[in-house]
Amino acid sequence: MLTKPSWRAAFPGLADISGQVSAQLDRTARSVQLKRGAQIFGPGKPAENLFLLVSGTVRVQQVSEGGREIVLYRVHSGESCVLTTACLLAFEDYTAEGIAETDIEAILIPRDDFDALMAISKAFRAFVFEAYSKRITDLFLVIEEIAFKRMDIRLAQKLLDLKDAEHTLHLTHQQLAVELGTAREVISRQLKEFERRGWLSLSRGAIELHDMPAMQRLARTF
Amino acid sequence: MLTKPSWRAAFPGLADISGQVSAQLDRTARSVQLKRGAQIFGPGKPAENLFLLVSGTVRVQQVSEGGREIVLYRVHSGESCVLTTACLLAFEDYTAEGIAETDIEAILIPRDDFDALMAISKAFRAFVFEAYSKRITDLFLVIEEIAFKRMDIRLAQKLLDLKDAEHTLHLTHQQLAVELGTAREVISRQLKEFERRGWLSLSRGAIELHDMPAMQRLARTF
DNA sequence: CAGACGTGTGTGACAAACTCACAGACCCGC
DNA sequence: GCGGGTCTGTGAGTTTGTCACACACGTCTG
Repeated sequence: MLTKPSWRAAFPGLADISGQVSAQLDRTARSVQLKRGAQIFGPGKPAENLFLLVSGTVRVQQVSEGGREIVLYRVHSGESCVLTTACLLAFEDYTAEGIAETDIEAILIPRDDFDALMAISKAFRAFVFEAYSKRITDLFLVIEEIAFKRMDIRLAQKLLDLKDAEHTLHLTHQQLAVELGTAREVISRQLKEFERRGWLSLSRGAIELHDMPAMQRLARTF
Repeated sequence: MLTKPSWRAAFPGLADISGQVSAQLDRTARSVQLKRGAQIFGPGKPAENLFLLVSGTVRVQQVSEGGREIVLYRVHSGESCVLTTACLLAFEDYTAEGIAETDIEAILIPRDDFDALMAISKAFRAFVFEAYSKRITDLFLVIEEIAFKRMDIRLAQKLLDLKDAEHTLHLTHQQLAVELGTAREVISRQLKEFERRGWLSLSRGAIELHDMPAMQRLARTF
């Protein structure tokens, strides 16, 4: 028996797959690399492959007619992209787009092979449904937050969420506005207020967090 | 060969299923009736069955901690409920609830039988993925509307959407507020404004539409 | 029938968020 | 050092959300 290709290590959800199914998966899988910023899918591009992200992250966002945008969720390594999966077999057009947030490496499985895997492997079915389940609950959360949560709370959460190891974010106010589906000015003003409180310091294109406990307290506010 | 049970007629998506698969579907399906207002699923209730709605409609809504609610989508006859399907195999907890909006009749398929059907029938897989696809695009639309659309436009759309054959809605302002995920006062004021313009007339628990072209014009506003 | 109660609706005052318009500030290349 | 693009700050006006409370309507009950 051959050894598994290395990409399989990134998918704990596919660990249970073995034998003939494993061989089929390996045989049909095709690897691709994409550069940061590449559009992976978007309106009008029919999905032809199941997309399994081996490394990097993909940002999925909705673009409205008015040109405004909102981030729906992120796909991390070891996850697949429901959106494309859904449209894979249903042929329905989606209205969201997926952008490579970093250089990425992914595995593509053509629709017919995907369908075959669904048929023959219980473990693969479980993997797919788990991915769906996660995304759907993510979307519910997004809806709840947009509809009911105050902007300052959502912003504090987002800042804590996106900060890097140095407690810093290299994002413009506009990018943060897209994350939260709001206007740039709202973000600017709110950040200014946080700065006034000494929670963070602002500079062009970067935000450095100082008082994270305070922000966590706000983020937990009901 | 036996004749199909009548419920199958309600599901065009299952028309292609035949032979052994059809027999299995009929054997494992269990029919239930529920009264208007019954909670079909909700937080903390693990999903044990695929839910196929034969007649009536089910309203799926998200309830937030603060007690506020928003309608996510409706399941109509001939459709299945993704939410439960998703959690069916993934065991993940959902945070939404499903309410019977009318008396309903539904078919339940236990999780193991669902899984078996996914394995053996391509047509059944297509049916399931189509249902997913539809719901996900619905949710994207909801997010876009909440985030970017003006309240008056959304309200006009909703009124046109929910009106009955007599151009009337038997709903309270509070119920409309839940439909749109906003506060009752906002709805009351906006309705009052529509009434002032002569588009509709208000009475306790009912709204009668008069100038629907005007409302459609507003609803189409970008 | 009067009163009590629950539910639905109207309204004012204020706070939060979005929109529009525009002014500076910063950065990079020339 | 100057000019262009991008990023950020700010004021003014509108829309939406929040809070508090008054009132209207229907039903039940004594």
